Amino acid sequence: MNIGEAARGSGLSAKMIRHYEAEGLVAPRRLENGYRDYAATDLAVLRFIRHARALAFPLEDVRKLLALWHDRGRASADVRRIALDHVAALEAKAEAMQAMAHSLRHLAQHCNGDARPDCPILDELEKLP
Amino acid sequence: MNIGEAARGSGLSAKMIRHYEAEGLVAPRRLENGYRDYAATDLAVLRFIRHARALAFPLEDVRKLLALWHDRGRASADVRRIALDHVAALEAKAEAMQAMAHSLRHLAQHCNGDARPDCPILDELEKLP
DNA sequence: GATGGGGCTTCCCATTGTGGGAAGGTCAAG
DNA sequence: CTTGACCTTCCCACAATGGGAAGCCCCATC
Repeated sequence: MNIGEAARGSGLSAKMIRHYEAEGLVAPRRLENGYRDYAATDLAVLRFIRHARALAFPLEDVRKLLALWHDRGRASADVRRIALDHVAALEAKAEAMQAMAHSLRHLAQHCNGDARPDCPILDELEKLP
Repeated sequence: MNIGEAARGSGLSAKMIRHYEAEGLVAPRRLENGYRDYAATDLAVLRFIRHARALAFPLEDVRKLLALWHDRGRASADVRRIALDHVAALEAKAEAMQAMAHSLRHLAQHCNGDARPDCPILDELEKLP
C-alpha cells in the first residue's frame, strides 16, 4: 500500500503521514524504488493517530499512547492517567476561553453598535488595569 | 522611556514589544544611540495590546481594533462586529474542546485504571470509525 | 581613566501541527 | 515516447512567544 492509499485509508494527509514518520510514530518499509509501503498494521497505527489527534492529544501523548498500545502487558492505569491529564488540560483551556468570551460578550452588550463612535469595548481595552 | 521601562509599564516583555513593532502596531521614536524611546501614547498602545491579547484577540484583530481606536470618528458597530465575531470563535473552540474532554472522560470512566492491561481507551482509539 | 554590570541593539533558532510548493524520479496507459 | 498521476526529499510559511549570541552603550565605582 503506497502513501496515497494509506492516506485515503487512514483519513490523514500524505504530508502528515510523512511528518508522523519523521516523528518516529510509524515506520513503513520501503520498496526498491524508494516508495513507502504500508502494511495493514501500519494503517492501524495511522488510524490510531488520527483518532488520538481528533481528541486533541498532543503528539507527545500520542507517542506514549502508541507505546502503551504496542505493549500487551501495560497497566491500564498508565493510559488512564495520560487521558485524565489531557482531559484536565482541555477543560482548563476551554474554561479560560469561555471566561474570555463571557467578558467580551458583556462588553459588547454595552456597545450600541451603531454609527456613533462611542464604544465601551475600546474604552475598556484602553483602561483595564 | 526606554524599552525596559515600557515593558514594566505595560506588562509586556521587551521581546514582545519589539515583535509588535515589527508587526507595525507601535512605532516609538529612536534616540541618537539607536535606543527606542516610548512616549506616554506609545505606552497606552502597548497596554491596549496587552488587554486585547489577554482576551485572545489575534494580532490581526488587534491591528484592526487599534486602527478603530485611533479613528475618533469610527462607528461603534465596526468594533462590535470584530468583538462578536471573536466571541463566536472563542465559544466554538471552547465547545469543541469541552466535547473532546467529555468523550475522553467518558472513555476513562470505563477504564479500571489498575495494573491489568485491559483498557477501553486504547480499544476505542483503535476501533473508532 | 579603566573596569564591571546591566541595558540596549539586531539576528537566528525553537516551539506545534499543518500546509504549500519546487525539483526530480517512477510508473502505467495511450 | 509522451502524458499525467503518482512518489521522493527539501525548504518555507503560519502565530505568538521565548532563548540566546554578539556587540554597542551608559553609568557608577575604584
